[in-house]
Amino acid sequence: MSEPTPLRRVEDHSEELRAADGRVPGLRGRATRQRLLACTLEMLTSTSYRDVKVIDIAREAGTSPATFYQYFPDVEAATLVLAEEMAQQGQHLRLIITEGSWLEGEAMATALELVDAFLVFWDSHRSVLRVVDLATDEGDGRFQKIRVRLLNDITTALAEVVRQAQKAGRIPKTIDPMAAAGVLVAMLAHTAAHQYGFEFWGIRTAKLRQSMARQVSWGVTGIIPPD
Amino acid sequence: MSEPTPLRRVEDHSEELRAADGRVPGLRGRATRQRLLACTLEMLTSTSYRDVKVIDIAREAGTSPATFYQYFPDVEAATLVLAEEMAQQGQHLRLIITEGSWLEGEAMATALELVDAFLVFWDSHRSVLRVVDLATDEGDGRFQKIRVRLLNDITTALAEVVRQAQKAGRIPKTIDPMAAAGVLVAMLAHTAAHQYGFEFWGIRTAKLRQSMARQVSWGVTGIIPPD
Amino acid sequence: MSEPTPLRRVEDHSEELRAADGRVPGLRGRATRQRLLACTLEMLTSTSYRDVKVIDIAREAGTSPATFYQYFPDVEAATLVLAEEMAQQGQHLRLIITEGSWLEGEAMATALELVDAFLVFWDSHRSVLRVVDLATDEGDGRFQKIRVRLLNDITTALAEVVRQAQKAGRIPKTIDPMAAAGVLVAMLAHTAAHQYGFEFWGIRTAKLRQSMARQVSWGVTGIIPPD
Amino acid sequence: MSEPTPLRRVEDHSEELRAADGRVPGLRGRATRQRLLACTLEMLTSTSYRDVKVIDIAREAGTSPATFYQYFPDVEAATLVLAEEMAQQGQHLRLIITEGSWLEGEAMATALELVDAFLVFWDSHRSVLRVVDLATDEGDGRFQKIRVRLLNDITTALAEVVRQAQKAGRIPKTIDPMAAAGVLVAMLAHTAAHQYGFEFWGIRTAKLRQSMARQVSWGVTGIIPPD
DNA sequence: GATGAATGAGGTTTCATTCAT
DNA sequence: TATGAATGAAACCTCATTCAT
Repeated sequence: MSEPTPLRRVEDHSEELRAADGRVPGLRGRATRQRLLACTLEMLTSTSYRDVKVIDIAREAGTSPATFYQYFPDVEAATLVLAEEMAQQGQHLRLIITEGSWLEGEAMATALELVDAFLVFWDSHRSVLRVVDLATDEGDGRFQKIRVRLLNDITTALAEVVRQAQKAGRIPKTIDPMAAAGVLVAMLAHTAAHQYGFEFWGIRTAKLRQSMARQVSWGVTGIIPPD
Repeated sequence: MSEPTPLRRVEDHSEELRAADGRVPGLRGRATRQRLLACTLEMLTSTSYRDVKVIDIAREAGTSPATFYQYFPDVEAATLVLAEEMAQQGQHLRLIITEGSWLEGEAMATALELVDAFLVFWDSHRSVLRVVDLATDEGDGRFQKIRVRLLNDITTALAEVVRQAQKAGRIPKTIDPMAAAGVLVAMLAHTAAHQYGFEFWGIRTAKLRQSMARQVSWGVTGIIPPD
Repeated sequence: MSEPTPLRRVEDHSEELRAADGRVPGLRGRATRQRLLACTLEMLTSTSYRDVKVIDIAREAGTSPATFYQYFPDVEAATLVLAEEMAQQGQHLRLIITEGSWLEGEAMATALELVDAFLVFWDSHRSVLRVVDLATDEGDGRFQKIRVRLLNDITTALAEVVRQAQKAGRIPKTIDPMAAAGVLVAMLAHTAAHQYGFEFWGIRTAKLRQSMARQVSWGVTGIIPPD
Repeated sequence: MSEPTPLRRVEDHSEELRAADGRVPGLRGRATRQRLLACTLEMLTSTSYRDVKVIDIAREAGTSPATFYQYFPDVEAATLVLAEEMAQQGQHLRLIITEGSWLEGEAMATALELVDAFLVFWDSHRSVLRVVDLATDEGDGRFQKIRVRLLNDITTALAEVVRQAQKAGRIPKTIDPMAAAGVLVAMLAHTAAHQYGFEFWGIRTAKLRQSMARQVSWGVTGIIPPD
């Protein structure tokens, strides 16, 4: 009989997780790390990014700063992990585009579905996305990479829809599909990020969704949306 | 008829500007203040907002931190002033909308003009706008107010164009003009802010402009733009 | 005929007042100096001595720190002047002792008068006296001198009463009159300084006065006071 | 009968002491804290309260300011702890009053013992008492509380002696015992605090003691002290 | 006589970071 | 694995102080 239970527990949950001292963290260690991540997220949500400090995260997590350094070199590193997790979860947005129908009479519904998904996603990740946007803007390559990874699939998928519309002769050939898609993604991202800002003008979310969806629908299909 | 507006505007600074000790600064003081503002802008451009320090601004301006504190309570306060100046200068964007023609055959040119103005304006104020966006997102009311002031006129102007199109029957009555306009402004703002991000996909600025202008043009007039 | 009106106005209001630049201040200057003194007193009253700053005094007086330095080298110097003025005004306490009657049947009334005068005086000069006491305690000779000047006359006057009582055989010859007087002055000063502290124990001022006067009356005359 | 009080008191520090970061300090930490307290006391003794700085205390203690802030928010807080310790040690003064005899012929000796204890106690705690007095005067409730705690037992004990004398008919019933006692404590406190000031008048300590004791003795018993 | 303006100097305070346990 | 404890380093911030006007 073979040895079914190895003495050394197989823990391949993470292929590369290492603590500061080089050791691969065990169960307890990973729990601590996770707690620190959660608290980083919490601080990011409740505090201006400028003011998020290792000390506060540690206190929030009920540990000491020394423990934080066991798992992350600095706040930015922890934020980077959060950003990666977030980007991971954003992949479903692409499916809405590729699996939805963009045929006449159905495009608007698909667009609305996409808009809603954007609004929800951005809202539940606003604090991390805020930092991603800022850091990207400030030229931080690591965050920029994550941002691209998040948006690339979406943009590419939308561009493909544009390309179909060009084949069908509904969108001029002179249009660059990626440019068209990118512009729409920008609109979705920004509107989603600042959706509460629109309240200032008394604009109701329903109307906002409608306008967003119209632009997307027309933008990628060239079909004039019905009322 | 006589000219009621004097060529040299009478500057009524006296009532607003105050140094830290409550006094109204004189000529020399105002010059120093201005120099500090310029250096704050410079630091904001070259450094991550997180890392902009009073001491650096002061050094850059050839003064001491104490002097900085004579005029501003902290970096944020100076940034706020810069943001206000920026918003002031953004007012011309509105004129492009109100004075341009949105008639068939001309709308696309006007839209392009607007897009270009946006790109230029955002580019030359990117560092301040970046902070305005961040702070607004973080819930800072003062920055939010400035942001609204900057975008409000533009959005309102665009909404008026939408309203005309609705009268002409080219845009459905169910559309909320402000929502439609707001979405387009969001697109313009975000694309402008991240225009260099598009380079990643090899999208050329010309194509980007075209796509932006198309969305704007159709969005506010309902007229399908020519190739 | 002699020259009755000198060209140079005779201003001998103060024999030695000099501003920082060596000039003898005129009318306006003296007014400013007085205002600064008043504000110093005010700050001393409203703020912990530790936290009284030149800057605050100046602001309070509606001038700039530079003006303060025109008249005083530092806060301590201004306080010293206030202390001197205070000591000046304390001279009347001596008269109560020397001009009052310490005969049997009248001593208690005189003692009460003295006690009341002490309570009033200390109360209206508490903030300055507080600093005088502190600085004296900390070994500052200048303040100590003022303190002595204030208390010396009182103590000496009381000691003289003691001496009379010794002659009359009502107080033992072994007693040092100055020691006896000094102890009583200490009691008066401290009780007066902390009179509000007694409220804690629910002791009414009337009872406090009575107790103080009894100790004084007996202490200097040897006569047992009536109920 | 068994001894219910253990020789070694069980110290229940654990619930009170907290470092700045909210943690309960261990052995080493408590030692450092103690060292900082000792140095604060030293600075208080050698320097004017106005000029006691965190940086000096830290230097004196051979640590850095950062360490000081780990244990105290500011100089005042450390002083407050010192004051509390001091008040603790002042409790023995009460025993002299309650356990001493105030009978005719013995009262003066007890009074002298009390006076001496006061002089010694005040002398060995002068620097802290100086701050306590000042802060109390300036309206700082925390110091006032400590001051009251220190003096309360003594005053109450003396008042009880007065009450006995009233029963024996040697002190008028109209006297408020607490007032009488409070006035005497004030005298003791102030004379002790300024005992060196009396040197100015060439008053010898022996004579001062005598005068103080006479006032106390008569004040609480109504018995005329012998020479 | 008064004071804008500037700033050297120095204490305060906060943190990231390390290390021994 | 976790963390008390300590601290270098650096920014913050405030003031006293000066000087030219």
